[in-house]
Order: sequence, then structure tokens, then C-alpha cells
Amino acid sequence: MPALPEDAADRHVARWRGHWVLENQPYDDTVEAVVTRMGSIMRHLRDHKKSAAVSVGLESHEYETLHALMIRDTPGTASPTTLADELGLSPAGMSGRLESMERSGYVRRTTDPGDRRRLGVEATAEGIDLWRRTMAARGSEEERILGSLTAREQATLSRLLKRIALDIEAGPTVADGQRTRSTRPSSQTGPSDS
Amino acid sequence: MPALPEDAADRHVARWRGHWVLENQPYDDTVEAVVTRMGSIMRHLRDHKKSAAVSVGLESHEYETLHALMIRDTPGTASPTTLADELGLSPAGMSGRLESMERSGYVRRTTDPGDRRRLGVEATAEGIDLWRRTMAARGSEEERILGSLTAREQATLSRLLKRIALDIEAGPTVADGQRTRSTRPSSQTGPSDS
DNA sequence: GACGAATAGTTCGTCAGCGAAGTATCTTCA
DNA sequence: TGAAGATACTTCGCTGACGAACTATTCGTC
Repeated sequence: MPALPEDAADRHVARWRGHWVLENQPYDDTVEAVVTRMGSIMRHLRDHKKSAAVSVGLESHEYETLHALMIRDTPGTASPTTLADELGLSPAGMSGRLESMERSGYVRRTTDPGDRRRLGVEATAEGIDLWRRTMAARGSEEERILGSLTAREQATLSRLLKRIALDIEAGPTVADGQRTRSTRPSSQTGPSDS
Repeated sequence: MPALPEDAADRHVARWRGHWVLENQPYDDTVEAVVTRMGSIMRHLRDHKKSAAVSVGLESHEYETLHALMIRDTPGTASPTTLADELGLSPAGMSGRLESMERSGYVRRTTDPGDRRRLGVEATAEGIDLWRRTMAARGSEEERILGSLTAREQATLSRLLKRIALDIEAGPTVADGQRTRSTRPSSQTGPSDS
């Protein structure tokens, strides 16, 4: 494996090491670099997705909404509440979003005759079209950037990330506000949690 | 290597596969899983950081600002413009944030006698204290979750991510709107790119 | 030295999102 | 049958952020 040139994360780590202030907490270059790199990769993908949406005339939150609507088991239709949950939005936020998207004609709210509290949200033909065009404009930037790795390397990466993800999912489900201590992970490496 | 149980990303991938709509674009499970996992790891870290800040009485954006102020080469002081750049904020946003943080007493704006257009931003003693306490409350969740991996595995992960990050940094710097095709990566590997 | 361009911040109008409170509808159960 | 309570969504007031326009200062150049 050839030595790789410096990346932004390396520079970040070098810069930060000197400013570490928690005496009882070690500063771990590798950990810091990993987190920084994941951050910049995700930011890149987010920016890319956003510009794809904008190039088609959609705000990125509108694209997200259409997307959530389209990739579900009953494509193109859902209740505002479900949608809000999936998008991590408050009910109020969802109302606002649907309102504006309905005005733009991307979406339609329908009433449920069986239960008049309930609404249905459907993507309109135009909404679906714009969603598809955004998908196409997006191309698969994800595949492009992961293309720097071989299939084997991708698999390794995926497995390592999965171990971390599983650890998080097993965790205390972060709960609200209060930081409950995790189901101490397999430990072996005292997370030295403060 | 033992078979790992299913994680949320596995479920996401399985669910999404059926809804893939770009005929000319293959659907790559591994890529999708990698991106999903990085997303949930980063989200977890973000939530954790936020709740640490809140537990100390800081809004998460206030913590970010103090953090940017503290980890720089001249700790505790910077110009609004620099700060805005580092935080990815518009000048207007920065003004607002400083305004409210100054009202809260976390930060102080000072005038530069040499150039009266310029300001300096300094963290106050209270701001520094709250920042440190947030750092402590944060503990190192990053280290805790990466603790699921051995040092060797962490190094592997870091290297793989670095390859991707370098590819992105080398890229067309995403520019605005238009999707320019990257300096085709070293290629060699249309990997499993199915 | 003085006027035009550049630079540093601020103000203004707007928008998406939040939490809390409100409205309408349905469910439960005495 | 008819409250009391639960559920589904909306409205309201507020906040943080944005882009565009504005103010104040300094730099460059003739």
C-alpha cells in the first residue's frame, strides 16, 4: 500500500492535537481522522444531492419529501404523521412543508373518508417527474466516490461500519437529553467515557 | 469473522432495492449500505454532541461557535469573517449568532484600533467554562463507538475513508449547480460496480 | 489629496422549522 | 348515549439562517 498524500482530515488532526484540553481523555488521532473523514464524505454527498435537486428546480427538502413518499411500500402515498417521522420533522414542520409543496403542485392532500382526522399525501405527476429527474441528475455520486475502492475494500469498509452501527443501535438509544451510559460495548478498550 | 446480525442499514437496503427506478444505473447494495451506515453514525455523533451541549445549558450552535473559537491557533479570539467561513455560515448569520451570544455573555466583540472595519471576537470566561464543560460532557463518544473495532481495524477504516476523501478533495470541487464529472478516479476498478 | 474600488460587518425581508396550544374527529366505557 | 380521553393535524409565535442591499472604513491610483 503506497503512502497516501495528506488529506484535509490529516491537517485537521495535526492542528487540533495541540489544542486538546481534556487531561483525563487521551487524544486519538485515528479516531479523530475517521470521524472527520466521514463528516466530509457525508457533507459532500449532501451537497451533491442538493445541487441535483436544485438543478431540476426543487428545494432539497422538497426532494427529500418526495423521496420519502416514493420509496415506501405504497409508493407515492403516505400520512403526514408517518412522513414526519421518517423525515425527522415536527408535526408543525410537516404541515408547513406540505402546505408549500401543495401550493407548488408537487403533492396533494386527500381526505380519508373512513376517518376524517386522517389525511393522505400523494405525489402528483409533476412531483414524481421532478423526483425522477433529480434521481437521474444525482446519478450515483455515491458509487462514483466509492469507486476509489475495489469491491473487496468496499466490503471491508461496509463490515467495519456495520460493527460500529450495530454497537450504536444496541446502545441506550441515546434517549432524550440525559446521557445514559451505554450497554458498555464489548469494551476491551475502555471508552474512557470521561 | 462471525456473521453479524442485521442492522438498520441492511433493512434499509432490502427495502429500497425493490424501489430502484433508474434503469441505466445499477443498484449497489454495498454502496447503499456504506452510505446509510455512515449517515447513521454521523447522526448519532451529532445528537450526542448536541445533548452534551444542552446538558450544560448551551445551544448546539453556540457550542460549535465557542469550539471554533477555542481550537484555533490563537485560542479564544478570531474575526467574524474567519469564524463564519469555518462554521459555514453566511456573514448575516454570523452577525446574528454573535449578537445573541454576546447578549448571553458567552462572547465579546472588540474593535481593532488599527482597522476600524475589523472586529475581534473573544470567548468570555463564562463561554470558555461552558465550552470546557460541554467537552467533558461529550466525553469521547467517538472513541467509545470506534472502540468496537481493534486498533488495526480502526487503521484500516481510516485508510479506506482517506482514499475516498482524497478522491473527493481532488474532485471538481463540486462547484455550483452544475454537475461536472470528476477527474475520473484512478479508475482501474469499475468495482463490483455491477 | 481625492475619488473609485475593495473589504468588513450589519440590516432587512423572508423562509423553514420548532414547541405549545388549539380544533376536529374518533374511541372507550360507564 | 354521552362524556373523557386519545389521535391527527393545524395555527401561532418565535428563532436561526439566508441572500441582497446597505454603511463604514481602508486601499490604490492618478
